[in-house]
Amino acid sequence: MRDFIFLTKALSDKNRIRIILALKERELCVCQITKLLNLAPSTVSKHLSILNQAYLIESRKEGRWVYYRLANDKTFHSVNQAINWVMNSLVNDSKIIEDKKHLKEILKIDAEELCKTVIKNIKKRRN
Amino acid sequence: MRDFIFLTKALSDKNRIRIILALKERELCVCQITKLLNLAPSTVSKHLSILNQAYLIESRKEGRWVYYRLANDKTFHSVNQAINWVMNSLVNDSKIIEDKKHLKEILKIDAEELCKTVIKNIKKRRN
DNA sequence: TTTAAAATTCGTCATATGACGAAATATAGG
DNA sequence: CCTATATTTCGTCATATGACGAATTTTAAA
Repeated sequence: MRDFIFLTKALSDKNRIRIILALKERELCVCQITKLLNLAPSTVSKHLSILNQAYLIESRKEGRWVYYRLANDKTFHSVNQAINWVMNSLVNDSKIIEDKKHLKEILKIDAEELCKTVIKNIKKRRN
Repeated sequence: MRDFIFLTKALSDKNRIRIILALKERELCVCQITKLLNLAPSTVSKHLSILNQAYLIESRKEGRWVYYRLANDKTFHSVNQAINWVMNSLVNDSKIIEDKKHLKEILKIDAEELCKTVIKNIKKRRN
């Protein structure tokens, strides 16, 4: 029960749902996700940590970058069912479609360049 | 997206999950659910309202009693998928099994009698 | 070994949530 | 019409959540 509630709580935030859908096709590094959501890096990191604790996503570290991906099929059935459910329910959602387009643009940018500017830009945006 | 978040938020509370599982076999009146959860009637009512808003449950009024049941198959696919997912994930949960036994006992009591005593007992319990 | 950058952790704040009891509402029955 | 009862609504409180910026950690590279 405890784990299941962790799972549903993880799914009960719009930005975390957006992250899950963004990871549908491929893994992403934190700064790419941060760029997509346009939130403070610390906020994104917290969201990723919550998704990770719920076993919905996994991470891999490569130098200074951390890449996140959806949990694979070997994890708990409940989790996979949840992911499929989220996908099914939201493939046609307008915000998700918008994110998908936005993500396509983000992926065109060299990751190194993106990471360097993303924090500064987010700070700028707030002034 | 908004509706989907309503749905996941509805599912992100232990007591609401217990209600859904309790309604698996048959409809129940509010006082039966209140007895099962051992919470204040106003709290239970609020939980039922949240589940109802998420389209997870439906109600029918019969005199002073209100009966709640799981949403039927004609409702949104997302909702049915969610209900199935919850069921699958928690059929073997110890709290849910306990509830099932407890519910069996509750259903033996005449509903009229139960309703009359449930509020008083809950108040007494708290002293 | 110092510096810069990516990510996380920590502390704080405003708002959301879940609990309650009291009050209101609706309805059966005297 | 009045009273009792089942449920809901409302107001309040303690705690959880999501946002941020600042500080910390980790690692690449100068």
